[in-house]
Amino acid sequence: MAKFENAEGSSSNRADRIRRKPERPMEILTAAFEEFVRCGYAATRLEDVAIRAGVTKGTIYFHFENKEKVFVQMVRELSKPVWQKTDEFLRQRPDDVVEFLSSYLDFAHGLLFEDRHAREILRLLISEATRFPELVDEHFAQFVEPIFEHLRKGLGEAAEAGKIRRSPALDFPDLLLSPVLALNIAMLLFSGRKPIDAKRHLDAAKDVFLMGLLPRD
Amino acid sequence: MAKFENAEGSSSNRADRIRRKPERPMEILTAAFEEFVRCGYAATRLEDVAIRAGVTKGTIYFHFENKEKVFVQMVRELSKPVWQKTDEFLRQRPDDVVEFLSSYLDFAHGLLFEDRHAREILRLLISEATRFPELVDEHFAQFVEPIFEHLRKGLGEAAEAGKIRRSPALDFPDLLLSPVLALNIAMLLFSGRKPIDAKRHLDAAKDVFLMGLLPRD
Amino acid sequence: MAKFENAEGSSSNRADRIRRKPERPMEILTAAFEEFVRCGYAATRLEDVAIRAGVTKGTIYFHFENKEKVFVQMVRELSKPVWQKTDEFLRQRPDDVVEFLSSYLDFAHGLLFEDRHAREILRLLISEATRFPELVDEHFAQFVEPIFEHLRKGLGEAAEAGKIRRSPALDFPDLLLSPVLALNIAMLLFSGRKPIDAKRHLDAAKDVFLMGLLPRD
Amino acid sequence: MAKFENAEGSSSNRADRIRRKPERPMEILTAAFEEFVRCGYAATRLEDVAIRAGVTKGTIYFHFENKEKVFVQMVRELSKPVWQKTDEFLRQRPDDVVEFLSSYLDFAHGLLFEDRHAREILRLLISEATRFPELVDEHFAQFVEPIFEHLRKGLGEAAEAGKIRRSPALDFPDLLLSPVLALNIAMLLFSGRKPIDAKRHLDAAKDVFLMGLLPRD
DNA sequence: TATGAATGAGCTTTCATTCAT
DNA sequence: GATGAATGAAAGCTCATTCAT
Repeated sequence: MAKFENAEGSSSNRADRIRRKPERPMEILTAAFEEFVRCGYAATRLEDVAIRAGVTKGTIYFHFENKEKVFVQMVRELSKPVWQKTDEFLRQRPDDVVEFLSSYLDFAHGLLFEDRHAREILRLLISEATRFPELVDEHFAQFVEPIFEHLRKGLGEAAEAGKIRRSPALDFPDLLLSPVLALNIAMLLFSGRKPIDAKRHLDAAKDVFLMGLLPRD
Repeated sequence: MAKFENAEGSSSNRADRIRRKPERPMEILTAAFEEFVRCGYAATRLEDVAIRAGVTKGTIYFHFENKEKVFVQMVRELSKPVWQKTDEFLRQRPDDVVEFLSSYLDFAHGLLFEDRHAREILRLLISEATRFPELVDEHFAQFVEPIFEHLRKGLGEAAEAGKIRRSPALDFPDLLLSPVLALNIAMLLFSGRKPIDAKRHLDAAKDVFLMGLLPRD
Repeated sequence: MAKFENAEGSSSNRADRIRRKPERPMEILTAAFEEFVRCGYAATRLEDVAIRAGVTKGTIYFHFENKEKVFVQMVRELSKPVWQKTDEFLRQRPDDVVEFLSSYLDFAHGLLFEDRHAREILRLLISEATRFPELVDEHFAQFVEPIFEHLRKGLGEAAEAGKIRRSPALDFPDLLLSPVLALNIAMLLFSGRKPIDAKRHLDAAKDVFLMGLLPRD
Repeated sequence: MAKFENAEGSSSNRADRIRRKPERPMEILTAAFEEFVRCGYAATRLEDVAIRAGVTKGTIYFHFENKEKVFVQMVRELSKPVWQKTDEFLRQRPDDVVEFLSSYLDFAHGLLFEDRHAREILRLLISEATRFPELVDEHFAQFVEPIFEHLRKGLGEAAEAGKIRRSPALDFPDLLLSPVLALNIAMLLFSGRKPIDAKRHLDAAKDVFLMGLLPRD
C-alpha cells in the first residue's frame, strides 16, 4: 500500500523496528490515549492500541505489565505537559487579586478547552474513578491542590488588605473553578452537538464572581 | 424437592414466577442500575444483573432486546422520580428571586446528594456520553432544560424589576448550577475518600452568587 | 461430510445440542482424559478437548470453572470404576494368605495393565504431583491406603498363625506392590517400544515373594 | 554507572561476559534443570531459565537450537555424574552374590535418594516419555541396561554354583530394582508430605529378596 | 558473544446472545 | 414467561523464537 512513498513516511515490516526503540513506550501511550478516549477503559482493546501505535500486541506487553498499567502510565505521561503549564501560570501570576482571579479563570479555561489531553483525561478520571482511585488522588495532589493552595493564600491576603470581601467562598477555591468544570462537563456530555459559547459563559462567570467578591462600597 | 410444600410458604416454582410477572422488568432495571454503577457499562456482565435480580440471563433477554436497551431503559425508568421532584420544585418555587436562587441551589444540591440514583446516573451519563448521545440529549431536554427555562425567565423578570443586576450571567443559568455540579463531580471522584463539607460549600456558593447578582448600591 | 449418514450417527449443528444435556460433563471429562494423556496437563489445549467432546470451548467453561478443575474432576470421575473394582476385590479376597498374596499381585496387575484409565491416571498423577498435591493425597487415601490396611492386617494374622515368616516386609505392604508398579512405570516409559512379558515378570515376582515370606521350615 | 570502577571488583560489562564464555552452556543447563523440575517441560518458560542463569533469553538461543534441545542436553549433561557412579559401582562390586545383591540395592537407593539430579531426571523422563522417547531409550541403554546385564550374569553364575535358587526372577533383574523404584515414585508423589522410612523399607526389601532367592534347605 | 526489543501464533478465559424446552 | 445449556467471537495475556545491534 504505502510501499512507494518516500522512505520517511513508510514503516515497512522490520526495517525500522529497532531504530525507534526509545520512543516506543511513548508512542504506545499516545495511541492508548486515543483509544481510551474513543471507547473508555473497559471497551478499549489493546490490539487496537497496538495497531494504532504500529506495533503488535506483544510489544505492548513487553513495555507494560498489563492494561491497567498502560492506562495509569498514559495518564501520568500525558499529564506532564499540563503540569508544566500549571507551574508556569503559578510563577507568573499577577499580583493584583482581581486580575489574578480573572487570569485564573482564563487559565483554567484555556487548559481544559484548548488542551485536548487535559480535557479528556479529566473525563477518563471521572469515568474510571472507581477503578483507579489512587490515580485520581495522585492526579489531584499534583495538579489541583497546589493551585488551590495558592488561591487560598492569595485570596486570604487580599481580604486582609481589604481588597475583597471576607466571603466564606475564600475557603473554597474550587468554587471559583466550578464554572470552568461545568463548562467542561457540558463539552464532554454534548461533544459538539450543542454549541457552547465558552467565551461569553466565562465572561459571565467572571462578572458574577468579581462582583460577588469585591467589597460593597 | 420443595415442590410438594404448601403453596403459601414456598416461593419456589411455577406460581410465584408467574405472579411476579409485572414487576420483573423493574426488578431487572434496579439490579442493572447497581451493577452499572459498580462496574460501568462495558464491564458490567448481564449475568451479574440477572443474579442480583434473582432471574436468569435468559429472562433479561425476554424483557429487553439487548444490553444497550437495558441501560437506556434503566436510565429512563430510574430518572422518573427525579423528574417528579423537579416538577414539584418548579410548581412551588418562591416568588422572591433571592429566595428562589437560594432554594434552587438547595434543591439541586438535595437532588444530587441525597438521591443516589440521580447522582450516579449523572456519572453514568458522563462516562457513557459517547456511546449514548441520544440518551444524554433526551435526559437534558427532559430534566435540565425546563428548569433552565424557568430560571432564565425568573431572573430576567427580576432584572427587569431592578431586583438584581443586569449581569451577563442571567443568560447562563447553568452557571448557577455549576457549584453543585462541581461538588457532585468531587463526590464521584473521591467517593468518600476526601471529606467534603457540602453545607459550607453550598453556603459559600450562595454568598458569592447572591452578592454578585444583587444590585450594587 | 457426515450429512448423509443415518440420523443416529450424525450430530448436526443444533439438533441434538440440548438433547444430550445430562451427559455433557462426563463426555467432556472423557475427552479431557484422552487429551491429557496425549499431551500432559500443560500442553493440552482445552480447545482440543472441546473438539473431541463435540462441543465448543465455551461449553467446557459452562460446566467447569477452569482447566485445573477439569483435570481434577476428570481424575475423580474416571477413578470411580477403579474404586469399584478395588472394593470388590477386597470383599472377595481369599482367606489363605498365600493365595491372597498371589491374587493381590494378579489383581494389581490386572488393574494397571488392563484398565487404561487406571494406568494413565497413575502416570498423570506422577507427572503433575507438584501441581496437584491434594489430588495425589486424596487419590492415595481413597485407592491405596484401604488396600494396604487390609494387607497389613492379613499378613500380620498370617504371621501370628505361623503361616509366614515374621519379616520386616510385613510392615511395608507397598513392597509387595512394587513389582507391579515397576512394570507399570516401564510401560509408561517405553509404551510399546520394548516388549514386556508381564506374565512371566509377574510369576517371577510371585515366586520370589512367596519364597521369601514362607517360613523356612 | 559502574563502568569506571576498577576492573577487578566490577563484574559488569564486557570483560566478564567474554571471560565466562566456556561455562555458559553448563550454567544454562543447570538453571534449566531447576526450572524443568519446578514446572515440568511444557510449563517452563525459557525466560525463567535465562533469569536463573543470569543471562538473557537470546543467549540461550545462541547456545541451543530450541527448548527441546535444552531439555535433551540438560538430561544428558546432568546424567554424566550418575553414569560415573554407576561405572564405579560396577567395577568394585563384591564377588559374593548375596553381598552383591545387598550392595546393589544400597547403591540404587543411594543413587536415587541422595542424588537429587538422578531422582528428578527420572521423574522428568516418566513425565515426558511421550515427548522424548529416544531420550528415554538412550538413557535406558546407557544407565540401566549395562547394570542389568551384569546382574543377569552374576545371578546366573550364582545359580549355577548352587548359591541361590533357580528362580524365574533371575531373568528379571529389574524386579530387584523395583522396591527402590517404588520408593522413588513415592517420594515424587508425596515429596516430603508423607514421611518415608527409606532405610527400614530397604531392609525389608533385602530380607524378602534374599530369603526368596537363597536355596531352601 | 550476548543482548533485548519485537513478533505472532496461540492459550485460557469471558460474555452477549440464542433457542429448544 | 422463564430457563439454562450452548455458542462463538473476541479479549487479555503468554512465550518460543528471531534478529539488528
